[in-house]
Amino acid sequence: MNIEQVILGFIYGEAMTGYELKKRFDESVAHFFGATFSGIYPALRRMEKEGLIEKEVVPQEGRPSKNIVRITEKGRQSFADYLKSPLSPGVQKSDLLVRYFFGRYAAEGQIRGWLLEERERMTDTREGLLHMRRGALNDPETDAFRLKTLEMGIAQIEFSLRWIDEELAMEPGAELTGPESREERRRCES
Amino acid sequence: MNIEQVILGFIYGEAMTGYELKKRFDESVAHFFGATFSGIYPALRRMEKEGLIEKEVVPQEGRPSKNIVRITEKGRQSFADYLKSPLSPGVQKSDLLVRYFFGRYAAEGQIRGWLLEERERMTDTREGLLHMRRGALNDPETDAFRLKTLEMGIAQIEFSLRWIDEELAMEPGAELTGPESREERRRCES
DNA sequence: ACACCCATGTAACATGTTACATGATTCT
DNA sequence: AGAATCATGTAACATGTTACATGGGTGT
Repeated sequence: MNIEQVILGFIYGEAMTGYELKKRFDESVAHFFGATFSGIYPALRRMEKEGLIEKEVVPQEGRPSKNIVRITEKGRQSFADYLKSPLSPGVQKSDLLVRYFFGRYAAEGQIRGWLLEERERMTDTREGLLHMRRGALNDPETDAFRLKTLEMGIAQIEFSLRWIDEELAMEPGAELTGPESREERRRCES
Repeated sequence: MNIEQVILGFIYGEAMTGYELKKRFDESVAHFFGATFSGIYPALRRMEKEGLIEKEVVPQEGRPSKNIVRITEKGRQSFADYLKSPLSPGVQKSDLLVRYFFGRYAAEGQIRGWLLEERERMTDTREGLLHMRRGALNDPETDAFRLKTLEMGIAQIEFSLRWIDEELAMEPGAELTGPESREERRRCES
């Protein structure tokens, strides 16, 4: 799975600009595949060269021309091929869990700080996803897949939040036991 | 968070080779941060140049010399700085969920195929993690952090598996048909 | 006044993956 | 006989991020 294939999905039913594409990413699959302008625009250029899309330039006053991209027959074929190809394995990266693994080297209160930091970020993300869900519910175009994708994102975040809250509920420092750990810990406090 | 910082964590308490490092990754944080030889060896070279590690070359017969890497004082400082730095946000990539989002374009039975493919991969990953957990429990060196990191990985996978099974149950023709599928199911129930 | 929206894009950088390249030893 | 383990590394490729560059319109 790469950014080109996901873009094909978005423009499969509706032509749009790179700017609009970014919005579509953000309000749908961003939780499972993020995209930035610097990823989208070069991808669109490659895709045009490969014949997967056609560009229509619409001049505007006071701002750059709109580049409306439309999927071609070749693009539809390419998207269908993607759907038939083997799933690429999921990837996850979590700085929190990596640090947690090395918890014995953490200073006092440090783990708690990480947990709180992650909790705040996740709470914000959850707010954003709930907001999108409300938007999706008010949009007659929304189908069950969009809704359930959002809901899976929300459920995952809430799962992680529960873990974080359980960890926080443990007494601060309760994880650290034994003199060895404490010695190691001091070394990292400098 | 990058590979150098995680390597520092592994060699913080014990010198080892690049080969051993790979094993440590695989049996601990691989679920939250993967590493390959092609990532590890160049990283070690950079780290030596930066003065974060020292290399001790131990010649061997019939195979390449061991390059045992040991953390330096500068390396310890660098690791401590990492632990104090802001958490990098978690990243997730899921081809399954992206495709699911575009489910309206899928052919008949195609979504089911994706769900089954992902379930099989996840079931295998779960087996691997459970195996590591048993290994960790038999290892007197294991601390609570290592164990709980593994357990969080297992819990996440089981969370995803539950979602997949719910989706499979909803689909038309929900009964698992072939003998293969039935075997898979038994494995999950055990 | 200030911030956010619209709308495009490039260049440098960071990071990681796949394939290539070698080869003895030990287990099944 | 064949697979897995030990043990190193390079080169080419893919992919994505951050900072840079521009600039009017719209809402508070």
